This record gives sequence, C-alpha cells and structure tokens, in this order.
Amino acid sequence: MTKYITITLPDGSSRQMEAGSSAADVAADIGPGLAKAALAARINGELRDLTAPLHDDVQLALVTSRDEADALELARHDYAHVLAEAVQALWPGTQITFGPATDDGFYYDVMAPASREPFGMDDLPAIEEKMREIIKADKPLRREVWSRADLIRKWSDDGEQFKAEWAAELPEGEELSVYWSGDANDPTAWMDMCRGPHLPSTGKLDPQAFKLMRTAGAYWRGDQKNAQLTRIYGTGWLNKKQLNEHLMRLEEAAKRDHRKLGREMDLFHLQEEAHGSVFWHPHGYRIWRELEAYMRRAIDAAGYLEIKTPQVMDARQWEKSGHWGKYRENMFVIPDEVPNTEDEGPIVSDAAEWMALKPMNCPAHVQVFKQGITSYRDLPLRLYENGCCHRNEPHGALHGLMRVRQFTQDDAHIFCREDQIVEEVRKFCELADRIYADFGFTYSIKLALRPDQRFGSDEDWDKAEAELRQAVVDAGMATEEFGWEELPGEGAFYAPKLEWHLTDAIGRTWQVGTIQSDRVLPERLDATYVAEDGSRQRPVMLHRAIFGSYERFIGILIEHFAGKLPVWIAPVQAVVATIVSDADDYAKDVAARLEAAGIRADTDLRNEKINYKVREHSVAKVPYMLVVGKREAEEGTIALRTLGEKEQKFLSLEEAIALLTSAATPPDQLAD
RNA sequence: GCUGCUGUAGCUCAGUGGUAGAGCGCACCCUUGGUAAGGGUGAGGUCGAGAGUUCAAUUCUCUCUAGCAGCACCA
Repeated sequence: MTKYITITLPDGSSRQMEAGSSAADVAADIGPGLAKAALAARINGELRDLTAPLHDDVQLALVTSRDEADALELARHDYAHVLAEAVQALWPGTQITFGPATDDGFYYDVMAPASREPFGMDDLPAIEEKMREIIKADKPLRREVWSRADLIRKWSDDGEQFKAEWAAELPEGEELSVYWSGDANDPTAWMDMCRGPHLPSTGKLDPQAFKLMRTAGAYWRGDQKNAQLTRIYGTGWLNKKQLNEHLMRLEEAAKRDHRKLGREMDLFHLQEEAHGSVFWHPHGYRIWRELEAYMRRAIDAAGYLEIKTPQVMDARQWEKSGHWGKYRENMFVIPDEVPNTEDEGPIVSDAAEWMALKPMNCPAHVQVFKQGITSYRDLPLRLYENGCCHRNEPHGALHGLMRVRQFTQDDAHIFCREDQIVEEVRKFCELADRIYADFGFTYSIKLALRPDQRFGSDEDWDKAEAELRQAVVDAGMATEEFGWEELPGEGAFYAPKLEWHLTDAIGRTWQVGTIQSDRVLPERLDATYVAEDGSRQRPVMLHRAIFGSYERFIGILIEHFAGKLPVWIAPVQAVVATIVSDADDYAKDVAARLEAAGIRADTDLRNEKINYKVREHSVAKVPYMLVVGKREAEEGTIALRTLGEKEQKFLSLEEAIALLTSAATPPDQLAD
C-alpha cells in the first residue's frame, strides 16, 4: 500500500507526495526550471541533500543560488571536496583529513605522500586545473551510510590513517555517511567521509568562481603535538563576478596595509634588532600624541586619576598576582643583580633574584590602591595609566603594529564596591560609545563568558556575568543594533569580559575595548577598603581599556582611513607650497600664522613645479595644501586644495586659517 | 614556537659560480614653472649573519637570524 506524505512549502501551499520521495522529486513536481536550479533543501529548517528520502510530513524549502548564504556554504564545502579529490587524483598516496567551508572560501588539510615534498604554491595551478576538470565532468555526489567497522577498514586499507582515526572516534549513535563523487561504475569515483549536505553534482559549481590562494602548515586536529599537514586555501563563490569582487576587496585591504602605509607616510619602522617593538618617527608619534591628548581629556572628564607605575617589578610580586605561574613563559625576566663582568663564566650567578618587565599594569595599580587606607567614600577609585607593557610573544605571532612585544595600553582599573559595579560598567559603555563615535567607528559588544580553566567559584562567575550583562542592558546596548552577543568559553581566566569589536571601512572587525570585573586579584594582593560599619572589605577591580593599545589602535586607524586620517589626527595638517621662489617669504609667513593658530603646517619651497608638489603631498595624504604664488603673496591670499578634491578655493589668509582651525578641531572639542 | 616562502641601494624589485643592475628617492646643476611626476649630472651596495663545497660563492649546501602567509598562542 502506498503511503503519502504532505509537503508544506514556504508559500504555505502543500502537496501530497509518495513517502520516500526526495526534495528533488518535489522540485521536479513543481517544474523543470526549479528542478534544474535546486541545489539542496531545507527540511524542517535543516539543510539537507536534495536526494534525501522523505518519510514524514515536512516543511520543505528548496535552496537555489538565490539563497546566497546557503548556496555559498554548500558550494564552498563542495569546492573543498573537489580540491581533495583533485589532489589525490594528481598525487595518489596523499592522505586527506578535513576540508570545511570558511568565511570566504574553503580549505582542505592534506598530507603529501612520503615520496614528495609538502605541497606548495607551485602546485596550485595544476590542482586548480584538475578541479576544473572534475567540475566540468559534472560528477554526481551520492550519499551512502556505512558501518563504523567498514569505514575504518576502508580507510585503513587505503592508508588513510587520519580518516581511520577519526572514523573510530566519531560519537556513538551518529550515522556515518560518505559521499561519492561519480557514479558507481565510474573508475574515477572518489569517496570522502562527510556529514554533508552536498550539492547534487560537481557541475553545480562554477569552474571560474574559485581560486586557490595559498598553502600553509596546520596541525592535525589543531594540536601542535600532532603531525603537521599542508592546508590548501581557496576562495570560492557562486560565480565569477563574486570571485572578482572578492579579489578586489583583497587588493583594497593590501593597499590599506598599515605596514606599507606606515613606511610610505614615514610614521614608524621596525627592525631586526628590536623585532616586535616599534620605532616611532616624528609623524607617527604626532598621531600618538594626539590620541594621548584626546584620551587624557576623556578620562579627566570621566573622573579617572592618571598614574605612572614601574616598568620592572620583583618576580615575587608576579608570583602573588598569579601571572608568574600562568604567563611566565611570555614574560621578559631580568636578574636583580649587578652583573659580574670581571671574571670568566656567567655574568649572572645562580643566586640571582629575578625581576620581570611588566606584562600588565594591574598588579602595580593595586599597589597604588593599597597605599594608605581607602574609605568606602573614596570609591569608585578610577586609576588610569598609559601603561607600557612587554610581552614575549611567539615570533610567528608578531605582525606590524597589530601584535607587538612592547605596547602601551590605555589601561585603567576601577576599584569599587559590589553595589557600584553595574553603574560603573554602564558608564564605561557610554564612554566607549562616545570615543568610538569620535573616530567614526561602528562596533558590536560581546560578553565573553567563563573559560574551562579559571580561578574563582561558580557563584562568583554567575554573579560577574550577570553584572556585566545588566550594565549593557542598562546602557540600552544589549540589542541587535549594538551587535550584542554572548560568547561561551571566551572569558579571561580571572573574569568574564565585555568586548568591543570595531567594524572598519572595509567590513573587517577588530577587538579593541574591554572591561572585566575581577574579584581574584584584590584577594590575591590583599586590597581592602574600610566600609561604612568600619569593617575591612574587598573592592572589586574593573580592568578596562578603550583603544586597547596605542600601537594597535593606530594601526587600525591607518587601515580604516586608508592613511587619509581625519584632519585632527593627521601628522601634517597642511603644507604651504610655493609656485615660484619669489613667494618663499610669504609661504613662511603663512606657515607661521597657521602654526600660531595650532595647525601642524610644513612648507614646501623646493625647486619643483607645482604639479610635482601637488602629487607628492597628495600621495602623502596631507589633508590641505595651501598654494602660493606671486599673486597670492601680493594679495595676502592662498589657493586651498583639499585632499580628494579637484577644485581649489581662493581664500584670504584669515579665511583659510578659520577654515583649517575649524577642520582640525578634535571632535570632543567641537562646540555643540 | 611549527610549516612553507622570502631577505640584493633609503623604497619597489631585476640578475649572475668569475665580488652587481633598473625605476623611484637623495645630492648638485639647468629650469621660476599655476594644481597628481620638467631636464641633466652624480653619489650610494660586506648581495641578512656565520660555516661548508669550489681555483673562485651574492649565486650551490648547512646552521642561525629577521620578515611574509597560515597554524598554534594572545593575561
């Protein structure tokens, strides 16, 4: 007896189908166009193969290339499989492991056969060609369910030790599926173990919409102790247009690279002898000073007190704070001993006591808090420091200004009572909001919850997480508009944290700001205050930063603005350029007047044509050029050229000064 | 730290088993030109460091070091 099931479609209509029919059958039943366009199906909301048999009444939505997110996910996953198939076709004996979709493409981790070197860039064109072949062959992708024993035997027989290991460890009760690429009678049929879902056939991929990008090392199961595989990265899209757009975006990001712009704009340099630490040049440090001045105005207004604490402290202090035990390997340690340079042998004796460059400011801030006796009336006490820290980062982690070994945090610790936490965190949310807005950033707020390894009791964590959450709710920011999201397992070992993720001009995100409530450190370092009833109580410490580090924040600003920094932070705000040498004296006068008005102005009196000067300062991204020739010198005027504009304005010197002064005013100092 | 790639003039990069080249920049000269590169001349290099092979190494091999990409890490 034939059983019928009811298929309900997204538009609310429904149709009866024989039990065991697939989504492909439904598509065919609706029309041949849809049958051709269908890539997969959402069955009761779950993404499934088009060919999966349906046995019960279901809600069904057919997925086509118009459902871009689903289609991309499917396509990228399939590109990864095709990549693995291509590599094994070209180099039999290659072992395959995993190949997921990523944000903009896919990768597959493979192990080259012992007979050849790991795969490299040079191999990519051949692999791409093979992949196109497989796509053009339009091989059907067929799902089969295997028993664990069969699967392990198959992988072992094929010499696929990673796959065999993985098959043995997949959770009990999970249906183990494989996908074949190619018909049963196809001699090139290729199999991979995969949960799916997949496209109906390789031909649904666009052979012109992917590109292999690079190879890199990756550990089996992400663990340094395991074998290192070769990860082959590709970017994959639904069509060639999307691919080209993506490649354009990458080019745009490369143009904005702060390391490149930093050199071109003469902002800073890095060199071998101090790798990971920045040499700031005059123009780069002008940006820094502007940010520092801005931040001082902000924290002064917000009731913080600025302090400065030692660069080096005794190792025992770091033992007490817990850093020595947990982060010792990333600290710069120095002997507390006068070196012996007279004798042969080691300069440092075995008996040397150790000190360490500070990797964080918090223990030192607690020392300031602990001086004298603090009353509950003094709380909240907000101690701020432009705190220069050193962390011995792994060499491979260093990256321009973004990841360095010496950096300066806009660091503050708010010491407060339990009942002040929510209020203080809320105020911080508002302060951060103002500051990011002043730099033109939008952002999202995340709450990073307790990690597996942590200090403190579960009750403390419950409380701490709830407080941070409440503060964001109070600030009205726990909403979609602020990208509010909770991230399990991402917190610091001593506290949950709120994180601010900036979105830059080309859509990348950067985590910068943070606030964390900490009950562990005050305990460890025995910080107390005198409560209303005369008892000694523990304050709570809120660790917080808005820029994160000056180095990294400047890097982000450079990339966000593509070097065209807002006038108020531009290192050189105006260049007075002469057309003829007769105007030199006038140009110097103009520059002096600008400087007197607080504008950072240079002169360009060189024996070059104005075209040359315009080009050079445009490339250097100077916001304003004041061009002066004979005419301007006689009339007391200037010709103003604004970066990014073709038109010039002819202004009196007074008008120009007023215009530039206004344009160069920091956003926090603008009259409302 | 791991894997791969790279290190040649201030910058961007060619190149070679017989100790080096371009463009830009820089210096000087000519040119005083009205809004994105005027012309000429010249200076400038221990070819990342060390070792090995070789009659001879910037070139080939090894070690180290730094950078780049990714991984791992990121208090």
